Amino acid sequence: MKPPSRYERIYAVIRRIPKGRVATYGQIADLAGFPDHARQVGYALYALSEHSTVPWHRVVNAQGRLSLGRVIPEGDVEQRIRLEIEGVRFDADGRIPLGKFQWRPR
DNA sequence: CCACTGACGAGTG
DNA sequence: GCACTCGCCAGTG
Repeated sequence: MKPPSRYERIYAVIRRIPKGRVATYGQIADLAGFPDHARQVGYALYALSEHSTVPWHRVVNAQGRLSLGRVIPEGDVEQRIRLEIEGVRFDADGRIPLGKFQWRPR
């Protein structure tokens, strides 16, 4: 068997995020078994193809902000729309109240 | 092999 | 809150 790559483990965690909830980069790295490797999670998403089934829009940074605008102009707008459709609310500063919407696996 | 880059985060001042 | 630094490591040329 081909051992699962880091990316695959990261994608597996993201796929477990329930609809209407979000998770942070650091949290995903932690759940995937790579504590403190938040940057690699970001890189994994960067390498993601368009036709993947990974709900990448449920991944936000530790401050409840969207970080996609850095690579894809207007990409953060797309992400925000997808989240709002699922019921995730943003405050006046354009941030997500993690206290209410962050995914809490047991 | 080397240098550089990058959807991040925690720490410091 | 803002500016800056460092650690993490796969991919690219």
